[in-house]
Amino acid sequence: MFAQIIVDVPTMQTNQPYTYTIPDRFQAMIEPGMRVVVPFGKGKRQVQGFVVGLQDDYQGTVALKEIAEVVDVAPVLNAEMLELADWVARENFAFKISVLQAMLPNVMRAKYVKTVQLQDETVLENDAPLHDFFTDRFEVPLDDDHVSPELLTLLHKYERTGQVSIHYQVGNRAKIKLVTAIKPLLTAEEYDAIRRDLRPTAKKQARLLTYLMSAPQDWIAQKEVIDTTGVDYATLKKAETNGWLMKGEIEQYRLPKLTSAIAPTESLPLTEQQAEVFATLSENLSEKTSRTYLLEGVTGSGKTEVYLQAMATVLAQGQTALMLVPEITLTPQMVRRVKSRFGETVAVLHSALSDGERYDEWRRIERGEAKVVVGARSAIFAPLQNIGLIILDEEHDASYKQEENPRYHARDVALWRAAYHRATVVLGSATPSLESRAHAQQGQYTLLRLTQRVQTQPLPPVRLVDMRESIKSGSDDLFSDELLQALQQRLERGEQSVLMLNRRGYANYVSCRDCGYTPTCINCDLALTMHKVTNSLICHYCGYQEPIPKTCPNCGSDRIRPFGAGTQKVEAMLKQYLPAARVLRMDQDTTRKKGATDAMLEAFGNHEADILLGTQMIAKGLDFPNITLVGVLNADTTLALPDYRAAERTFQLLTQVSGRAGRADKPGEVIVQTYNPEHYALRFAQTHDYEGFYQYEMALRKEWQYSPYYYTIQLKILHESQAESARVAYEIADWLKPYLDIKTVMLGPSAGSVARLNNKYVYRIVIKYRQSAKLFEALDELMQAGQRLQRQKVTLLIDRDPVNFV
DNA sequence: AGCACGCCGACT
DNA sequence: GTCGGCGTGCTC
Repeated sequence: MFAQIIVDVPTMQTNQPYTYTIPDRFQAMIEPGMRVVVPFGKGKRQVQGFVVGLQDDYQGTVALKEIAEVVDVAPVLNAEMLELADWVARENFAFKISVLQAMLPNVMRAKYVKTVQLQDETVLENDAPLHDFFTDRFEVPLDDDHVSPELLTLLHKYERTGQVSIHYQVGNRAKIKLVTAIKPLLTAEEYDAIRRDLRPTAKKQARLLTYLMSAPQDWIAQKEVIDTTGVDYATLKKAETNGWLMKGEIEQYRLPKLTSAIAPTESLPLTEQQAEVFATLSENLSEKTSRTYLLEGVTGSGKTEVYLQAMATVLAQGQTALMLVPEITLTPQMVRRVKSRFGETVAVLHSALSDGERYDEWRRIERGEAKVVVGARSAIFAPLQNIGLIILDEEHDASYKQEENPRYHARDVALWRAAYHRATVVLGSATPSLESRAHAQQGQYTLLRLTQRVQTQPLPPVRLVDMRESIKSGSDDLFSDELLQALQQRLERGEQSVLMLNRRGYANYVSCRDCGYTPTCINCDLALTMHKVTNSLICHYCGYQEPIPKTCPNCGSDRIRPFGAGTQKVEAMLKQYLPAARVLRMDQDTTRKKGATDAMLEAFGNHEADILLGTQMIAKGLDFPNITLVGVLNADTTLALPDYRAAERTFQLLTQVSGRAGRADKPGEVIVQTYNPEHYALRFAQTHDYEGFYQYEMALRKEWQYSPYYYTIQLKILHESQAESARVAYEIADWLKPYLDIKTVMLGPSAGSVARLNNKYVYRIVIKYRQSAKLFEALDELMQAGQRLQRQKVTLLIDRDPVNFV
């Protein structure tokens, strides 16, 4: 037998299965979807690979090598996943191996260790550097980055003469956590009899025997026995020697912990609209046909309850459900809500989990122990079987697109998997992406609407405050009088407020008031962002840091001052204006620690603060009855982003954050500070008019030939030298031109809006197209050529339907 | 990626 | 004539 194997070498030329012979000892057990270790290339190099197929004969002429090791006892990827991996790789110009790895938890990725072994000690006498390298050891780990090139050549030279040897090891980091466990061996009656015969002083043994009488005849973690009975280790040891029980090891899942216990909840009564939507979904769920619904529901309309009940329907049918939410929304509150409904059968996958926790949750799903999965983007690859329902909440959210290879979009993967399982897809949002809304228009998706909020509160009125006027009349550039008055009023009434600082695209940098100089990153052409806590300037792209200068490095003036504001500055100002207000600041700095977000939101829910101040992270999911005011400090900074979706983003953000106000019995109000009060994105957000925005924006997209009328592909060309980057970009553009049809538009090459990132100059080409066949062929060919480019230290990135143009 | 091969200029 | 730099091609 022979195996087709995708090897762990992410290059274009190795992006194909290689055939290996299967040694007899593996014949019976090997299956597609298993990980193996195979020799690859010259020397003793070994790499991890995935078996993607088996065959009985081999027609080719190459001398085949043998599989060295089989890593798994059972496949880690099933037929669905292998097929899906092929599709994702093809659609996104990614390597198959990268996709296969993206489907699995981090710990299942191979780790390679290179070691050098000394074969002949005499070489140490001739070469001092070699002597220093080995000191008194015979085997030394070799890390190419930490060894000088000279020493490396030396090692290779002696390898050829056989005096040293280089070994490759493929490590498996996926560790199952084992704990000591006991298993009762006798019947309840027998335990009872023994207990009666005990000396009266043997209290601990008696307690253990009582416990064992009612314990299940199965493995129980030793720690659990000790915790519940209070017996000690010695008693258990004695029990083992007495033959009352046996000891062994069982696997223990590393379950992510929540801060407090979860009380089970029942389905809530549905409103008329919710019930209608649910009925439509139920019909399709019982039919088990693949169909996509776009659920357009205003904030507070109870989308989540509809999701939960649809999930319950699917579970009752013996199927499984997958729910994706943006990472930022995957708060403990959210998790709690799902777990309280479905209990133990829920698995959670998100970035805050440790590698071990993530691996264990993955295996609970894989074994069929978890039937409901809630997770962020990569959870779309959860190994659920028999999927009945896939939900994408906040389907417009940009975080569903992975910004590194493989650059897949979770929405596309969801549709693929749903087709495979004949499952229902629900895309939910208050502000659907234009792409999805247009699909609904054309009938590819079925549009469902929730126009009313669950509580009878209408959507809050939104006031736009023109900051240009406000500044003229003497207020500062952070707080208008209107906003301060509104905050003051809430404070007096004992109500709560939420303040959002739209940090994205916002400039909190330092600049010289005399010459205008602004410190920028030495690696990237980005203005450095001020961080007051560390008293430094930080590049948000590459992490470069430097102290805040006291005088201008350009003209020497001491009038070098901060521009704009971060949450810290706003907090300080707020204390000044409203000394009585208790402010809770939520941003990256204060929520970094595990559980911090949870704790802060709980505190705010308990009214331990009057004002919640934060960045975008407060725009979503927050649901507190006492919030009656939402303030947006700088609504329109996202408008300035060099991205055709800038207006869409702004509209979505404002609509989301406005939805936080007045969710219970008290009416809410929203105040938005802006320098562009007449901009249509703000106007439509003001009237909560998604449909209006959709029509208006669609007309613009049509005129400018952008998505959803045209698809886009972005090519990025990166090189250390600007000239080289530009040269290659133009070369690629010229090469591509003959392949483009009349309806395909090529923009650029142009220098990226941030010309230099991480010391590399970026050029980009944007292609807008309607027909993809010829273009994709050309791009595939370009990928093949990408190999040569890489040797010239040119990086070529192909991003299909990019969500970000920075 | 990692390795070998082959071509070229510079040296023992 | 040989060493080692780099460009190119291949890995079952």
